[in-house]
Amino acid sequence: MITIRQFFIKHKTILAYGISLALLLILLKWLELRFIIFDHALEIYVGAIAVIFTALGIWLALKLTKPKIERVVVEKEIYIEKGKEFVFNETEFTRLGLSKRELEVLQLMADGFSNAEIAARLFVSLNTIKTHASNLFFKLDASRRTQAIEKAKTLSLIP
Amino acid sequence: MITIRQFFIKHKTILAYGISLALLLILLKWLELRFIIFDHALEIYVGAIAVIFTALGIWLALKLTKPKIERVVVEKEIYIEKGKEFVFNETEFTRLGLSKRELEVLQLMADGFSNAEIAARLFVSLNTIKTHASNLFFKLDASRRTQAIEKAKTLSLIP
DNA sequence: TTAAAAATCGCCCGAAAGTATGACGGGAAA
DNA sequence: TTTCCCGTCATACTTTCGGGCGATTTTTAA
Repeated sequence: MITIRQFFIKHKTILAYGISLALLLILLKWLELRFIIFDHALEIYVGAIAVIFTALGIWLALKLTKPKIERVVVEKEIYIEKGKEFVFNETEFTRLGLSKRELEVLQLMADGFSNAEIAARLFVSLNTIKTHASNLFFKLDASRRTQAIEKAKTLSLIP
Repeated sequence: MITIRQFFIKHKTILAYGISLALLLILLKWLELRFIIFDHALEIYVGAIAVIFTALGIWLALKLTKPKIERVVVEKEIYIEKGKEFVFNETEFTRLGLSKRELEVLQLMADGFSNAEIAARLFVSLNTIKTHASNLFFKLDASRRTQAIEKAKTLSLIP
C-alpha cells in the first residue's frame, strides 16, 4: 500500500513542476488584472508570457536532456613479479570464472601435451578436453592454445 | 574587411532565429486580429503563446547549449613484466643448430600467434613458416608447437 | 668462386585442434 | 525444491597444424 506521503516523496520532481505551474498561473492572473488597469498593457502581458514560457522551455530542456556519455579509457599498469617462485593469482582466477578442471587442462596444455594426451592423463574422453579447451579459450579471450598459455602465464595462473 | 554577405553566412543561426521571431510576430498579429473577433479568445491566445514560446525555449536551449558530456572512466589493465631480465642461452642455440629466422618464428609462436599471423608479420608465405616450424620441431625434438615452446623456455631460448 | 647453409615457396594429405550445439547427471546455492 | 554451474560426452563440421616430399634463390664462408 502506497501512502500519500510516499507518493509525494517519490514524485517530488513532478510535484515541483506542478507547483511551479500553479505559481505561474497566479502570476498570469495578476498580470491580467494589471492589464485591465493600463492602456497598452496587452503587449506587456503577452511579452511577459513569452519571456516566462521561453524561460520555462529552456529550463525544461536543460532539465530533461540526458547527458551524452563519453568513455575515457585509462590505462592501468600492473606490474608482474617474474623470476620469483610462482604465486598463483587467485584474483584473476576468480575474476575470469575459471574452474579447477579448466585450470588443470590449461596446465597440461602449457606443458606441451596434446588434447589426446591430456584426455588420457585425466581419464576422460577427448571430447571433454575439447570442451574444456573451448571454454578456456572463451574465458581467456584466446583463439589458440598457445595464446591461452601466453595469457595464463602473464596472469600468473600457471608457472 | 567583412562584407555583408560574409556576415550573413557567418551568423546564419542568428539570422534564422531572427526570421523565426519575425514570423512569430506576424503570427501573433494575426492571432491578435482573431482575438478581437472571438469572445474568450484571450485564453486561447495566451495558451498558444505559452506553447509556442515554451517550444522556442526548448529549441533554443537544445540549439545553444553544448551537449552535456558525462565522462565514464574505464580502466584498462596493462600487464608489464618486471624484474628478472632474460639472458639468452647462446650455447643451447648453437648446440641445437637453430637459425636466426627459426628463433624469430619460435618467439612469435610463443607469443600465441598462428602460422598465418606469423607469415603476415614476417612478410613471407604460410608455407615458409610451416617449413621453419617443421625444422624447429625437429631440432627441438618436439612434435607440437606447445611442446617446442615449453622446451625453448626451459632452455632459455625465449623469455 | 664455389659449396654449404639458410631462407624461400609449393603441393598433398592426414592428424590435431577448434567451433557449435545439444544432452545428461550431480552437487551446491538460493 | 528448483535453479544454476560444473563436468562429462557426443556428433558434425571447419580450420589449422604438422609431416613428407621437392624445388629455387640468397647468403655465407671456406
